[in-house]
Amino acid sequence: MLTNAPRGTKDMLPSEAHKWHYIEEAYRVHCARYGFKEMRTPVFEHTELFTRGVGDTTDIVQKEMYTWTQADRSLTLRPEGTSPVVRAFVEHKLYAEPQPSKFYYDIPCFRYEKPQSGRLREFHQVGAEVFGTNNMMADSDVIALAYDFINQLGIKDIELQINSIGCPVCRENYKDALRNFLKPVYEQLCDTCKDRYERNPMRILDCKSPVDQELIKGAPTMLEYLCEECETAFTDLKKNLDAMEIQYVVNPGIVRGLDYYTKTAFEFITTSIGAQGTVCGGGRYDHLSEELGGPPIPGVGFGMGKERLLLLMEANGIKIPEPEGADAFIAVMGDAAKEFGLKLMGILRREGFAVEMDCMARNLKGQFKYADRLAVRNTIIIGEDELKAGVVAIRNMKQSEQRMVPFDQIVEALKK
RNA sequence: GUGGAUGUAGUCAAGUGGUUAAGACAACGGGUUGUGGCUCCGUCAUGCGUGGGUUCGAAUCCCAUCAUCCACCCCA
Repeated sequence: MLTNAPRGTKDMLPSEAHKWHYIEEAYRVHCARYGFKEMRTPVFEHTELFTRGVGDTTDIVQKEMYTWTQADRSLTLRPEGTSPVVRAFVEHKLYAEPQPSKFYYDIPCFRYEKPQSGRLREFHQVGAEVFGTNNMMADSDVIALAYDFINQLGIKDIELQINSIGCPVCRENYKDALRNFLKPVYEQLCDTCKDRYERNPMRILDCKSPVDQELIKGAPTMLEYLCEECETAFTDLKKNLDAMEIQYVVNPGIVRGLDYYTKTAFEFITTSIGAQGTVCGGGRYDHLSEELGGPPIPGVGFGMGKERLLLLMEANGIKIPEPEGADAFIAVMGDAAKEFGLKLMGILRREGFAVEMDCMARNLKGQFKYADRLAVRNTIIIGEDELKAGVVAIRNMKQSEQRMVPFDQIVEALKK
């Protein structure tokens, strides 16, 4: 037990670190290009932020939150990224800045779920949010950010699916219509769908049961029930995406699982990483701020799972560059040489070189073997003879070429 | 929460009741005291996830338990 990480968590080992650095750095640079600024919020928040924001009937709030009480305050490890950013935005009155506000983040999130491929209890996501405008320019901006990022990484087999889930008014009308449609066949629905019928009937639309898929045929879609405002918004969004040449398909089955979503809903979906194929999901949330007791501030954003992103890059055969070996390894023979080597290592490191020495008192052959394993570019050899002559031997490990270099020219020699 | 699969060294793995648990890779040491990647030699599980049980005898059979993986649900 003591030597096992808790279920659903993963250690990030040095052999994997460069992959994470790669996508994190790519995301930072990408967001800067689109005018998004980083926001960092605490790992935990007051529990109520999520019960109110995400919605207290959702699975996330009902059974997936890590919650504890300390000093009479109920606190929760954040299960998602949007509510905290909205909270911070309101708390620091950032609406006083030029609008809209555009944020990105790169965070761990926590949900108590049963782990499977692409789903962990501690998972990591990058995301982005735009606050302060109803205009579909914001929605298309956010979608473009995700779309271009995914493309830029070289990912191919993924599809952007969009939908509108309307505002609270037209959505309720639609849910009623959907229930009316399904009422005659209620008894034939699968057990989970019977459960969904009251709680979240829109979920029935993408049920995997073939029986249910038959029953659903001909059901009304959300898009037929949009009010004028939502209808116009969805049309605007599609126009913007078309203008930006972003490929998408409209899927009326896209339903977001968090209560705060309104109008725009979208997902980037793949079939090549197992059952958890939603790599990125997001949408608009026009009433979240008010729900949290803040001023009315519309917003739109997405979250993108880094673990899923890496799985997909792997599945697509995308090679992430391996880190390079050190510039130099200093191999020494004898105590005097070791002392000189230590001094030289300090000098070279201060010059900005990556330099290593053996820490296991290996003989020369062992030191070479080790240097080879580390894939260093050069090995600097120091022994009695070199010390006497005031030189070191520098061996280029890739080309197996070796030459003598005077002490005062070592730095120059390594720069080549 | 429900269902399915799997657990033998750092990794991949042979082994399905009978003497000291194959093999490969990795790691470490060495091939006569100053040169790596190739090659050769050596070392590396009183132990088969853990705890019980059956048996003269268990990695192999039974029970329990834990862990991992996959799927449902749900979501990133």
